[in-house]
Amino acid sequence: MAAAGTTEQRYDHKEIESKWQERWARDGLYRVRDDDPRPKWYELHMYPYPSGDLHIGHWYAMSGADVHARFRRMQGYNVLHPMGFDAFGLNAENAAIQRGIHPYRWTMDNIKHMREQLKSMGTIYDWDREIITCDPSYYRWNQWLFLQLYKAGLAYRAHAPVNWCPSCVTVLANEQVIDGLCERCDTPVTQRDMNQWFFRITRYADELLDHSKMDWPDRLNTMQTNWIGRSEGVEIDFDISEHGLKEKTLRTFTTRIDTIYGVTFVVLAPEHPLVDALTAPERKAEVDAYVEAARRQTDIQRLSTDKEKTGVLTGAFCVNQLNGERVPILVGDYVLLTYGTGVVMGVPAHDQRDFEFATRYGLPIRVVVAPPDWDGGALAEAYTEEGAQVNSAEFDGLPSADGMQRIAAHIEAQGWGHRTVNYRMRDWLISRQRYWGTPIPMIHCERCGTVPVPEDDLPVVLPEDAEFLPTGESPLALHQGFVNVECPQCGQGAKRETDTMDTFVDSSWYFLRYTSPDTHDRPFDPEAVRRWNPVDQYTGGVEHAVMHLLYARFFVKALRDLGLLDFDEPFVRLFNQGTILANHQKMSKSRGNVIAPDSYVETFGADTIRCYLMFLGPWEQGGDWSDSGINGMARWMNRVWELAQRDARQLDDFPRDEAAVRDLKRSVHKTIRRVTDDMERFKFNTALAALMEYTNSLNQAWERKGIVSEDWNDAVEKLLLLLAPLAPHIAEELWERTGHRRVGAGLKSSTKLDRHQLSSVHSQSLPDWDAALAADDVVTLVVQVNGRVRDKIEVPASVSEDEAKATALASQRVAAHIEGKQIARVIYVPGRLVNIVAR
RNA sequence: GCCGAAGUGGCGGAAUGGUAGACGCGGCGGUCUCAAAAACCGUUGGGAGUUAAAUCCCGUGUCGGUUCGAAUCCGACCUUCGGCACCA
Repeated sequence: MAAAGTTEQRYDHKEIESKWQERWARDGLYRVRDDDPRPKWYELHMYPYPSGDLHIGHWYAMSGADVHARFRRMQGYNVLHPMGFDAFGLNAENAAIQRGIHPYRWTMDNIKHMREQLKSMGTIYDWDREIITCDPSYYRWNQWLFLQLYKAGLAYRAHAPVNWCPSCVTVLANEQVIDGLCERCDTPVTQRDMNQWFFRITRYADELLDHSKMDWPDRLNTMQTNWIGRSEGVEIDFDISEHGLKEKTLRTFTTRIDTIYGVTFVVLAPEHPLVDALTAPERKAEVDAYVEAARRQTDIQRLSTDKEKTGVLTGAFCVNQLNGERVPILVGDYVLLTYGTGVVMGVPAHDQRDFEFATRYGLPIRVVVAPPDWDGGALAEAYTEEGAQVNSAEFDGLPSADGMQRIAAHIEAQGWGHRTVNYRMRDWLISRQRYWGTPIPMIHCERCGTVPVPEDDLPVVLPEDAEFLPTGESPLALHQGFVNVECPQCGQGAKRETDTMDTFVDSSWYFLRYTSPDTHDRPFDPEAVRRWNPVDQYTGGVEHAVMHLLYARFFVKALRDLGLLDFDEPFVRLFNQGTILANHQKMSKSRGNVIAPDSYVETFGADTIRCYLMFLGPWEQGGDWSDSGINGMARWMNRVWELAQRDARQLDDFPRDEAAVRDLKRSVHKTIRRVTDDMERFKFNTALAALMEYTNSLNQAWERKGIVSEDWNDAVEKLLLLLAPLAPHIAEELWERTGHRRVGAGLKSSTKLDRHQLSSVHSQSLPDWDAALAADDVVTLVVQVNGRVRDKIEVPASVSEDEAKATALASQRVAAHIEGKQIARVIYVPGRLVNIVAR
């Protein structure tokens, strides 16, 4: 007995769902064949991290993707909709430290469990193509691809200040730092100087800005564009030869070269390599203290925009070569080493930060671009708009936009600098000081330097007997058997690289591996990739906008340039589904607010949960989880179950009535059209609403009589076909129960499917609609007077404009509202309304 | 601060220039039942009006505008969410 208030199932969902899941697997219904003659459709959903349990958010995301993939399949495509696991990552390693379970076992146990859960959803994944990234057969190709990128100069090692998460005890890519906090654990990130491996994604910055070859949401394109942050400007040298250093100039970057005559100081980033050399002996103590303090700050402290701009004088000077003026050099922490050249020319009159800085330290403020109606006096704040050049020697009087060009040309002619482009995006830092990731296949030899592991020696396998201690040291670095190695070049003792790769490397090409997961001699079979890629439809959460989606695009472009691929973009279409929240918060294990689907599946079955989730609202919207409406979906499933199994022969006792048949057909064809359009656009909520309306109208048609069994059975068949992508089990069971055991309906005979496969509802084609049959022959015309509804009249759909207007004007209800008024105009919208404008 | 999206009944939402509230939940009334649950039928934005109806008015965050007609387009503002943010 169900609990009070819970809808009782009229059918045994457990029995039919397990029956069909087993039979589909046995018949290989969802096995994807490369030799299928139908046009291909690659529909991919972002693979999950194997955290251990599928929560309701996974169901929401995966159900929508599965519905759409099934829909395409029934539209006649050979659909590849694969699934796998993003199996490397910190959780597994933390479990090892905390509970002594080896990351491999922890991960594989989770995968085993999650795979079963995914199967219980009734998805069409072809498990023969599953990918598990922590398997050496997968990650060896991470290593191989790394070596190709290294050979091409796209992977390099550099000593650089990097983001460090003290809690995860590893470095992070810029993309993984959110508001100065670690993306994973919200710990404030600090800076460290370390030798690290990078991928040269910046080489592709301009191409990554081009979204014209894809059909992506504008929002996504904007996010990537903002992230890349292209800005055009000029690099200009300031003369520091008076200090007698090896470096004779100090290079700065500016987007406002028109303000060059307004430079009254120059500021170095605290980490700038010339800080020490330029600092005068008497200033050393103060500068050292300042630099030290800056380095100790976290990013959030340092990058806080409302913090006062601080700095110290170095005692050194440089010369602005345009006017020969000597200006002081300072160190200030508002200057970032990682952007531009790490040196800023201070133009306080025309940059608000410089203005605040100059005001605080009493540095001169000289206007060189005049604001409109400027009286020549001091400014209250920086003027950052365009204007006329003043105090700018021979450029005086020019509009600053022209000044910009002329001054840049002058500087280039003099050899003091050149026009250039800067990007906010940095190279992708892929080193991680952790165990559970792909070992970077490099060896450090004292004699030969950094030497790649020969391709024949791949994979570099993670040692199984590593020790997981809560010390923060990488288990690989402590593992002597792993570290000590012969140099492949000179044969002498050498040290293995102990950093592992960011897991985003794995996901940057997994969509290639799905096409040929068993290929052993290369990362993917070029033929298979050519057949399936690029991905036609990618779905997943928007949180990957500037990480995974940018990295994968970079990979494809780099592999293309290596001759491994012949297309430019990995994902042609992209759709971001929304997130299911729990009490307005993102669901996560650490918050402890994860909603498990298990008990709902137990009570209502997978079909009902899938449909309920899809019915909540538009798929892109997500929303707060509530189970308050789930009974309604269960109730509807029961109604479908009952309705599809009625014995239609009793209808034959009544005479066939053409009007009733026509109305039923109209309902059938309108529904096919609506559901098809909605599914196409991921509007599963309105597709379901259309199906619900359809079952309501089928009920009415049954009550009304006048249709015969043939009409009814045809209408029910259409219902099952349209329902199949959403509720695959019940649709299949009812398909069988309504006598559809025949072979081959709607499938081309050349496909190599056996009779079990062909008899499945999921092997049928979606029905087509007939516009003539879907058309109304009577329409309701709304009659308005001055825009307010006053009457509704039924007219034939073929009504002419004159007839419609005449009928509207003849309405009694209208008469009362136009009495004593002049009719100024009558507006007619065909098939919809007549609006009488009366004054 | 800049850029973008959103704001509609008690609730999830539908309608993207033409009947606001499709579809569903919940509520209310009824049928069945000893009773309940389930199921089924009816009803359900607010107000005025009437024995009952007809009918009328108000209503899509706020205020204005464009239009014969605005949830929808435009302007300003408020709120929420997302992105970027000392990027020179």
